[in-house]
Amino acid sequence: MIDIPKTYDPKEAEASHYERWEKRGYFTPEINHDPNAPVYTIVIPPPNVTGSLHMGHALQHTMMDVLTRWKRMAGWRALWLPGMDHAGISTQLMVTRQLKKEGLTRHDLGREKFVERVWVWKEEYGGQILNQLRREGASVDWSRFRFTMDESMSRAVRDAFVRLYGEGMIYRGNRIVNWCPNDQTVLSDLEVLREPQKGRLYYLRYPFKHGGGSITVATTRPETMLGDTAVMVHPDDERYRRVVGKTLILPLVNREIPVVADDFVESEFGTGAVKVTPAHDPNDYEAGLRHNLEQISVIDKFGRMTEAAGADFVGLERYKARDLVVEKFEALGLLEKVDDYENAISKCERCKTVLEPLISMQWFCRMDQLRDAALAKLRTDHKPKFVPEVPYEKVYSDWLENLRDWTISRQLWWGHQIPAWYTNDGQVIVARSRAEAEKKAGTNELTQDEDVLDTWFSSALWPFSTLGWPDETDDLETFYPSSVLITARDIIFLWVSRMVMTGLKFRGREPFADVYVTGTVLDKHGQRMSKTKGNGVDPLDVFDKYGVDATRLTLASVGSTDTRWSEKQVESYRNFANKIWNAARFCLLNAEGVSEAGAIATGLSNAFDDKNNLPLHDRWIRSRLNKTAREVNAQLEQYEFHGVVQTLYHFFWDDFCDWYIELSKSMVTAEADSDERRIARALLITILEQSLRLLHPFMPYLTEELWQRLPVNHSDLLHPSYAGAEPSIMLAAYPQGDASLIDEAAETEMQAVIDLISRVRNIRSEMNIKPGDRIQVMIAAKSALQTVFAASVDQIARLTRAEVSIDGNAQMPKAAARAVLSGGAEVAVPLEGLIDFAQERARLAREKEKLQKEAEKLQAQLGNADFVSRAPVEKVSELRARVEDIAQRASALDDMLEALS
RNA sequence: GCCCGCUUGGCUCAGCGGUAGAGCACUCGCUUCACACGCGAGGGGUCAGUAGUUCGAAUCUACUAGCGGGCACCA
Repeated sequence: MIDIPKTYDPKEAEASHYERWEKRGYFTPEINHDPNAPVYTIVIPPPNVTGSLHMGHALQHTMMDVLTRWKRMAGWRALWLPGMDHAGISTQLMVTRQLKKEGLTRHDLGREKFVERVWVWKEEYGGQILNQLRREGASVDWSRFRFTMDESMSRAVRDAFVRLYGEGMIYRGNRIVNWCPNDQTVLSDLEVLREPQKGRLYYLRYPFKHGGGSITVATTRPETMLGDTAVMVHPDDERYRRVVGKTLILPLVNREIPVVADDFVESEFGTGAVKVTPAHDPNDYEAGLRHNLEQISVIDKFGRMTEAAGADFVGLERYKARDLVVEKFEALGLLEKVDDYENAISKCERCKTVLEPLISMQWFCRMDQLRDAALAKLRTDHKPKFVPEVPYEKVYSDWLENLRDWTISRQLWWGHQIPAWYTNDGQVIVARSRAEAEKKAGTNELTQDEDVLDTWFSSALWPFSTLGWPDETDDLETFYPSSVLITARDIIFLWVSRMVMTGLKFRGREPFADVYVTGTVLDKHGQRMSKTKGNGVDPLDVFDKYGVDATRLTLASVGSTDTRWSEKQVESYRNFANKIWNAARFCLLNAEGVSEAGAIATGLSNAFDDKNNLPLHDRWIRSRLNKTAREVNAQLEQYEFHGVVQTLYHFFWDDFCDWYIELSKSMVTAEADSDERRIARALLITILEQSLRLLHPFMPYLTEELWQRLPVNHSDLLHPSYAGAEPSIMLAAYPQGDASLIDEAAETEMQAVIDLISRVRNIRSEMNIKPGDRIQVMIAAKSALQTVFAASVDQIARLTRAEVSIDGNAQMPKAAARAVLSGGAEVAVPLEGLIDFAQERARLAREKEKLQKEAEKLQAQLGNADFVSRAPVEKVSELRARVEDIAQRASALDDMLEALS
């Protein structure tokens, strides 16, 4: 007797299989030796080198792995390409913090030494998430792993930069940008966090140069007034029409500034007059360009006032300067009032520092052409296809339509240094290497641009740079474009859209056919999980407690809608894993004789496939299995993760465990060996084996663990593309479901048996019959049903714990609990001396009432002439059949009630 | 301000034009020879509201309310 524990312990399976899979090369597409195999590719959204696994990752990884394993088993040349990104700012901050502990700054080390330190840090602490990816069971091809700072990736970045620059799509310019005074770098619009904050609205009075009087402007940032170069009013604003063109004296600095008219101004807001600081506000910057205003920078990159702010202010921190400006205005009697005011302010996404809009020399990428190409692709070819399409397609296209140029330079040391060099006389040379630049410039006296590129610039090239681009490699030819991108919705702009644009630009094709946007796992209160709130659930803890497979099932069923995290849910899938374990345990404990019967997978599956005289329950489960397989494949095709989990759960637990195992038990557990027993056992294992294959993409560890133990010819079960490989369920053929084995008649007949058994059990329960007590069950059925019941009489007897007699003409005893079934069958449980007539009458009456309600509803519908004439004929006849059945059952109930009175 | 999503049994969620579903929780009964992380039997919902479209609406349309999210140059 084989020794199998009663409870599944995931730890053991999780510890052993991954390494074996990886070592044998099962994760690489090369394992597939069919040259004509269709190709399936997913590139991982490269996690951050500083990061560790969170629920969002686990969710995405589960879905990617499910799809990859599914396609791989189906014989596709499947590649899931892993990688990691260098996360410029975050990583630089990590190392800077480390240096600080040693009392050093990065400037003490210098750029070169600092970058060396980052690499050391990366080797030691970076990429924790990669081991976590292994733990999840992710079947990624480690041989193709890429890091965005690898030389091959860097080369792609330089190449893309040079090409875009050559076409005028990358330029350098002095523009207003989002500056983080803490991180000392510029940020793109997407890295800006807009947060509402309580502040004040200050009303400042600016006197006219001539004729007395003043204009009052409202501002949330009084300190910027030091850099004001105009005041704007709306051209249609009657209050100010006469003063347009007049000159104001800017208090504190005594600069003469004009009043200009601009229809950007909202007359209703504040006083209807706006101070204009072109150097410190994006809107004012634009206005300044329109009116040709001077740009006076009064705040520096550290957030301190510059010399241009005047002697009283120079060197002051911006908020101190604000207080001083207000104080001075008040002293001058020019502060009209101060209101409390809440508005949205821009903060650094990472360090939450309030950003300072500054005019600064940066590199930008023009977006108009790239954007137009992406939009055209969406409109003409509907690529990429978003799932769910609503709302993401619109979110994506709306964003593209309003896209502005992308600030791609960053004032960091960790990242891809911009491939631009300057000659001593200020000429700019953009080249793939220093040597190339020197050649172009005709001198070796060049200085490379100090800045690095936005991390997302390299990420934008990910779907093809990882495959070898800019070289035309085999991988690029084979695996681009990828099949689907799976990601969270907050990354649609940052990454998805940019990949589409660069993919179209450099490859002429969209980088992925589909984009599946996952839902978000929220905490139990419906809040987003976040580090700062401390409400996150660590997937690794969940793995430890419930097992990886159960966690994967939970996450897969999240699908594309936001879901609150519920440990109860994981627990239920842990229980499901245990159920699978025990079902397999039962099969294995009753497998004796199976091996001798020959290779189940071949010999017996032929027996199974033959439309021979298999018992009803065998034909039924075969039908259910094939139907399930077809549905599972169809649902996976549509990314219906939630649905597919339900389908599998229901099939395995309800159909296979609750019914099939129970129905086949008498044969399977028969004392003596016989052909019948061998066949029953083999069929049981065949169903189990195929179920495990269906479940494998979701529950890789458990299914492999069990599959390896089955007494089957494993090699024969491999997909032909993997023939000859050391057997693993991950290379076994994914059941597609054979439509010819779907047997509706068997399903209908089996349903009648199931209903019958359920009714008798119901009687047992309601009549308080002890589980151990044997009862009599008398069945009277019409001929068709009678044959069905007669063929299954042993099973009915076993599952109702009764002596069963079937006789179409039987006289039902009076002292019996009775029930009516659909299709013209009655069942009676004689309870001589035990039955409480009043109670039984009440039970039957309740049932009759239910039937009557249903009948009324149906009759009302059938009584509607419009329904009968307009609804499809099948619908009408279906209802009629139901009414008839109900009438029959009701009249049978009447007879029973009469017999009891 | 504009756009979008959600609102289904106590809880978490499916279903998205033809008899209201699951898991958990709940009630009752079970050491039935795979499994108490289990087995069997139950109770529980006018599918947020209103008005439409339709023979028929949880499912389509419009509006309303509550919740959540995205975008935006109101200083």
